[in-house]
Amino acid sequence: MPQDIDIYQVLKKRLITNGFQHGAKLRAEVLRTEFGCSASTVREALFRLSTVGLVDFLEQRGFRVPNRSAEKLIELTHLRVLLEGEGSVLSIRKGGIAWEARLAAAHHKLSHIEKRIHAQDDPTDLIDIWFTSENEFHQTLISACGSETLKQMHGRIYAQFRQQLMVADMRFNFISENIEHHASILEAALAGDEELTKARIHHHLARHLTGETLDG
Amino acid sequence: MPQDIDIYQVLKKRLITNGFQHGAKLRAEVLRTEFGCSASTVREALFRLSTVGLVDFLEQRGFRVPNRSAEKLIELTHLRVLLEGEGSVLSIRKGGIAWEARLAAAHHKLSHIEKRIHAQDDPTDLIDIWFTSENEFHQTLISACGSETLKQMHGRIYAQFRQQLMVADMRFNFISENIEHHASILEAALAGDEELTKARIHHHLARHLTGETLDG
DNA sequence: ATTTCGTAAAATTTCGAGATTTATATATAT
DNA sequence: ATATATATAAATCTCGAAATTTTACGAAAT
Repeated sequence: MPQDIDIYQVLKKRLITNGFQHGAKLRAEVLRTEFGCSASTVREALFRLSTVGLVDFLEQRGFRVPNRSAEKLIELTHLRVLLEGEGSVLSIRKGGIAWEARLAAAHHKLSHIEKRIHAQDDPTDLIDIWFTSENEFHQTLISACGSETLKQMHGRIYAQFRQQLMVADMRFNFISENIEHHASILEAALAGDEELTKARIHHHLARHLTGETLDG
Repeated sequence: MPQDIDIYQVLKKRLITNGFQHGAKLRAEVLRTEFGCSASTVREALFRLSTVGLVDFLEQRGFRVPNRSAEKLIELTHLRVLLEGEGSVLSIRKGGIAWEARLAAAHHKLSHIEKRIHAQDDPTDLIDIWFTSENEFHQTLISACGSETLKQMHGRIYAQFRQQLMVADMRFNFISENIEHHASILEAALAGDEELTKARIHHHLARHLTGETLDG
């Protein structure tokens, strides 16, 4: 089994959930010890991650974790609004009962976790599962759009969005309003209201369009 | 200077302009002789091209040129409409005189070439320059949108779109209506009419949304 | 005739070292 | 003291070959 793929996946997850510092150098010679492989193999994985936008590559001076930038986050948010809006509208049209059921299920799971986080003082150990569930909910929202290309593209944008937002100290910009937001998106989607769904996705992400969520 | 980057660019251009057969195998050991480098170096370039969607990669069974597919072309066209629509609207808002001038210039150049193609029997030797000009026009259209991420994403979609459409026998789906289409997009954009611009971009690409343009 | 199995050939993946480039530290000059 | 030049160290890039996996071919069995 080619470990190349595994390394890619492990590094990807770590980059998204902020296992590295923003701007940190990623030296193949260092990472190789962790994976028990050669530097070339790590290098390949890093190269691929760079084309996906999760790693910065500068020729002759190696790989780095992208720095945080208000502009970048705004751009990524903008594209999320655009792609999720389009994807959800298409899903409403083509999805049918099966999609609605999946969406309801994904929301149920997410909602459960968010309520626990809201109730708890230190949600550190829930972060990972919350991240997965949030991702799943938004993916499910566009899952019936019928375009693999759109889904793939959204996946990449979402990954970069998370990477920008998540910080090492485990504050991950969770706000209690998220619970309400997600519920209202679900409601509009199940009601088949295309414009309302788009509007609520936009509203859900609006606070990231100002540049304020990257401060502190 | 790392030749890796050069190889990437050369292969990219060749993939887009159909220097390879659709579905053809891309063997690093074969291509290395052409570039005068090692197989590993070619492999890296192919890996990066695969994450961009211009090359298919299957683990343990190498790289291939993506096959033509009506579904894929429809998906790519759909995303072009979405991204170019959004990008052009933002450019209209933010671009100003400088952008308008650049757009007019790009159109002038494209228009000149398209008229020559229209008049000629065998436009084989104009294909390359037409391809470049068409690309430039559509890029300029969104160039003032203010989002590097959107522009990058559009660039990738456009490249895959061309790859799907262009065939080895040099028919590249040029139709005389293109001349009219491009002029009408320019007109709407310079008039600052956001909705009309979007509508005309959509109209320009509409014939690729049916799946018919891949037959023959 | 079709399927199954085993062997040989071909292609892919991984590796570690050598060549090249960049970064760091030290010395010299202004 | 600052700036420039030089030497040393460190990191990156490239390579060709070894290890692994897939594919191709043909023999034996159903």
